[in-house]
Amino acid sequence: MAEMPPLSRRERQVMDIIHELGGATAAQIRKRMSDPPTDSAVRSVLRILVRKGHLVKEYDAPRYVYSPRIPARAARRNAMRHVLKTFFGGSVEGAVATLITLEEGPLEEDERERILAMIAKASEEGR
Amino acid sequence: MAEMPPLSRRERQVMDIIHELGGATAAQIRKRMSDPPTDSAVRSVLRILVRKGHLVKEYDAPRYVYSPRIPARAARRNAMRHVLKTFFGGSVEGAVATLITLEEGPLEEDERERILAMIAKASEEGR
DNA sequence: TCATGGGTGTTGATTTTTCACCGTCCAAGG
DNA sequence: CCTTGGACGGTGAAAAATCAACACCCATGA
Repeated sequence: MAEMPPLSRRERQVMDIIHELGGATAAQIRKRMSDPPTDSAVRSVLRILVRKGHLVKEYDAPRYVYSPRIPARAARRNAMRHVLKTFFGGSVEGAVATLITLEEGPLEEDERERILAMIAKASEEGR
Repeated sequence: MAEMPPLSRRERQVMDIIHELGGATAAQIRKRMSDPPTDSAVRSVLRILVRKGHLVKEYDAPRYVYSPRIPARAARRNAMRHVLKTFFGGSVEGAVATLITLEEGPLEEDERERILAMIAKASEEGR
């Protein structure tokens, strides 16, 4: 599991889409792009990502589905770890603060409570 | 403030370092790179980032300091918003769960409490 | 049988990125 | 005065990424 060199622009864009969807076909991916190139261009990027080991191809229906080779859990943790380090100086507190004040998540009452419970629970188990 | 096209590999790497430090000189940046190119190569990237409007140059001591043009708060929020959307389907709960179980932050007792207090407070004000 | 259309890979050209060579400037020391 | 060394930018060449044209395959249906 060597550290891969960072992804190019298109590669990152495609990887993000696939991460968001969990897995996707070339057509799905292209549809989600704001500035979609040709269908074959998308496929080129996909092929490169497979070759580099970032994606796996699976022949689902009458088409291929591309999925991250890294398990979702690990990918999530890596991504979060990265922003935590880069933008929050490693402060979990700061990160949570930003998270809960992100207008897209006005924090429903019950979600707030679930989060509180979760933190309490985690700290118990953590010891 | 038009949406800039996404950054290239090197550009992203440099931006991350600068975000982490808040601001940095060319030498500092180069020192933090795992695969450092020539000094002048680093400067080339910096010049491009300034031209694209991602960085601002300030003539501090006997050298230039490069800083993000976007305020730190906004950058943090954007970054967090992006991972939230890409890796957590927008679930703040899920994101917090990952955050507090990230081994680098074993959650000190007092930090845990500050977070709890913060969430409680936020939900009050939010209403 | 012969289109037609979706899904795919290959290839090579174009564009972008990446990088180091080189020249300039300035300050400190000899 | 001359040299040395650090900080800087311009430039163009090398490398990588980006992309579309093209060809292939296999269905489906006229």
